[in-house]
Amino acid sequence: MSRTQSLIANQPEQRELRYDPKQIEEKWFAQWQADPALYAAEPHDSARKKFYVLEMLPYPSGALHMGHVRNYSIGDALARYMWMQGYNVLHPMGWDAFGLPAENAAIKNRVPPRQWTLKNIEHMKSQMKRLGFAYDWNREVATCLPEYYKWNQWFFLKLYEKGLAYRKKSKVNWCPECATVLANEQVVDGCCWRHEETKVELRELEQWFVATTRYAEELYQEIQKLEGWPDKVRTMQRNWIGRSEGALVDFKIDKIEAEAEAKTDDKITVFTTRIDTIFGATSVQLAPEHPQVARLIGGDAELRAKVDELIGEQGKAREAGDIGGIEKHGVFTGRFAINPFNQEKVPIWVANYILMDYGTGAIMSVPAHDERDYEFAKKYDLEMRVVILPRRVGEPPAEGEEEHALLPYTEKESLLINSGEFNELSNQEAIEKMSRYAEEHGFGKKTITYRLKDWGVSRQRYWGTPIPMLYCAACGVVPVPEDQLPVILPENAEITLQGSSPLSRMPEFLNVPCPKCGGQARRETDTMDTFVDSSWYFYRYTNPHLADRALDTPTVNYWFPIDQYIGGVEHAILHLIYSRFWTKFMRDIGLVRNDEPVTRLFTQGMVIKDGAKMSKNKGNVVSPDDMVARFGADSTRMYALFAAPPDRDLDWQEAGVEGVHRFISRIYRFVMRYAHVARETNAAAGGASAPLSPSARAIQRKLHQTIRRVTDDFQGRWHFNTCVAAIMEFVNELYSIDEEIAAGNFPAEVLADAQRRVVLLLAPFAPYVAAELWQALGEPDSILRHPWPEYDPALAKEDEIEYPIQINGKLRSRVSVPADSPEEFVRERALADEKVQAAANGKQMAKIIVVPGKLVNIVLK
RNA sequence: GCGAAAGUGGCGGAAUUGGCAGACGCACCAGACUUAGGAUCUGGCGGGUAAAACCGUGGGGGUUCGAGUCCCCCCUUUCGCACCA
Repeated sequence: MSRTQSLIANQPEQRELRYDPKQIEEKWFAQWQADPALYAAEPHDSARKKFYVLEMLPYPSGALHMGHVRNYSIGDALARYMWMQGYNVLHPMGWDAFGLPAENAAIKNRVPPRQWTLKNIEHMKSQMKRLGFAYDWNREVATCLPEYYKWNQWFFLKLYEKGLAYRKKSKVNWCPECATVLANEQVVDGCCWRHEETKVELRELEQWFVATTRYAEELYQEIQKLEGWPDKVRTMQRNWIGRSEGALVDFKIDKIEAEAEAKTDDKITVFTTRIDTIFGATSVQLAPEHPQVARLIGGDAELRAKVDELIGEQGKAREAGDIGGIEKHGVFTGRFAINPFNQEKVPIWVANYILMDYGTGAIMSVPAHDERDYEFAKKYDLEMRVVILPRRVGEPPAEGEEEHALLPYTEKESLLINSGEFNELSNQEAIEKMSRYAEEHGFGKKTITYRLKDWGVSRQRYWGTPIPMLYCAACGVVPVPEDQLPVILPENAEITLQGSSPLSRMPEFLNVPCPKCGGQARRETDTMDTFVDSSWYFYRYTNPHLADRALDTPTVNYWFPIDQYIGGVEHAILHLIYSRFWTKFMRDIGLVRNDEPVTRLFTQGMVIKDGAKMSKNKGNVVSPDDMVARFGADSTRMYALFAAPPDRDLDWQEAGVEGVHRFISRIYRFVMRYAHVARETNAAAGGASAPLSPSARAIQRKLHQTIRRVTDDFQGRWHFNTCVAAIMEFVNELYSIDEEIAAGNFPAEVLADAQRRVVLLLAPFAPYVAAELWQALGEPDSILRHPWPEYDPALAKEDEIEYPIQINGKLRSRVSVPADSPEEFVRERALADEKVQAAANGKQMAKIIVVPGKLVNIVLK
């Protein structure tokens, strides 16, 4: 075996070993720019196994922030790792480029939104490139370009065709001062964000909706299949969809003389999840905005005023975002309804805790068994009747059980009383039987309600996808014919604070002939919610330049579903529900075959500094450009992975970036100092030949252990902080043999092998320096496509194990034994140990526990 | 109020299944090399002690030969939900 001795003479000058990220990164940056296909995925007929890794596309706000850097560093490390594992990796990037900030910038700086947006994209793209993220830029998508939003419009037509897009009146925020509609985010404490004194009004406008509720059941049920998603996100989606099983029951309104002529089907339909308690219903409660209220109170001005007050209270609470905080209030209408189960007359009230937009806006009130109803009934002294007992079927009655049964009725095992023919049934059984009874008698049925609402997609805004619809005086609503797409968003619009959408002030956009009758028609001037753009953009990446179709199905079928999606938890609900909806719709019109878009989802933590999220307001923003300029892209990225596990919040500490920079310097210096050894040593040898010196064996063992640790983390729980720590440990180990190498006593094969493999381990985290070192080691190929190093479990195995010896659970001594020693031998050695002997002196040994590979515990009495 | 996650040195964080608490990094201290550097290398670094003993993973109980890890109660922080009938 060759020794390092003869090779040391060629050691380069110390001066050359200074790690200069600027010089290295600029060199490779230039080289990578020259090869636009460097990170290209292979076509879908590739024989390789595919891997689609995706980070959430950014809004082009102007510059990257550290949250982006962290997000993309995670994705990039994974993409590079999968490349090295031999996968055909799709790793694209694009821009969520429509939205409000561009319009605000236009007003402020007098720059057209398109120009502002494209300039920002240009800049942020250059930042990403400089950071060395391995994106396939040939697949770049910007949602504000007609070649993309054309397909938003096409999808919209498809939704319309299938009856999934429809128009409905709906309330929007309106600032009288601006004379325009505000997005929810622009309403601050009920006032306009620009006119802090001006109350925002609610206006009814005709808006476009997408019927997401049509898919509510599937969206809900399939959450359980999303096993690669964080539980937190799954729970949030379940809550958001808010599925609830119950029943609808009709209460007839008791007629009064003045209404002798009234329709006989005059009724109030209530929604309840607890039909089993219906014999305990002692009133019916309506939401203040319930359509029946007006008829019930007739012309009574006093009642009207009281109801209006309730509406006001609800409105205020809703604005303050604390609908649960208001005190319960109500008004008796003076009218009664008839409980269809027992024909009992119960009073009809209007109450401020009943919400019109959930269920039917009407409930039966069961004060004995519902906390809210209880509170209300207490206040107005309404009757309470116990109908459920916390007693099992067949159990004998207990004394005073009815009084004790007030309220805590939620136990699974409980039974009915005071409920006519349903007495003595368990409440679960009663729910079934009573629902069926109601259905058979035609006054009710089982039903499921959802809190999920249809998606309002209209925005009275300029910078978005024009909704491809026309209004013709003769033909009504007319969709723009497919072959006339895209409806181009005019670029010369004047954006001001005045009036509604700028599009409505552009006659050349507004006025078009009706495609049906040829008469005068008017275009829809609303644009689409930008969540439409992000609902399907990841499909477009698979074939981004397709001119005649939104996507190519075979290509999509190869790549989908996305194997790994990475982004912030703030998108857990809207973006990810809309995306799931869109996928199901696409599947149902035959475009794709997957039911869900994303197999595995990862939500990374926030970037924090000085105890708060980085934000301009707090003045604690750290600029990625600044970090790159001072420490280099490699250090910046690696720190983002090293400072915390990726799912936790990350505390940005500049000294930590410096520490990583120091580490990269260390590995750089070491590898460069002995690079010539690797260049002049056969790579294939792998350092495995002949008996090795203890230090060479130690290096070899640690190397294989390190590869195992890093690989396991990529395959498993993604704790990149410990991956990096493992590599650091190994580099520390390398420094411990520095003198030995310099003295010429270290086997060159082992050294060369260690250098090559440690550089490969570094590649996903610090691609620039890895490329530089790889080249210095004399490797001609690109490190990106080089196979990930494998570890040999035999070489990773310890030869000796040092057992800690505990006495009564406290560490007292240690013994070293060969790794494969039988338990008996370990026990003997432990008992023979001097310190153990001394401690055991005169005491009785109760027990000795040997945990193979771990420790020995001796229990003395 | 309900639900989830978390709480470990001066700081960021390790300890994957109950088995040596504090890996790795930062900060700090000491030394080496020094035509001096915010460079590099070596060593130290939870508290405590002369050294030990001993005490230490938010607090209090428990299970166990052995608990940061499991069980019970409580406190704090963060996030989600919050009149959803």
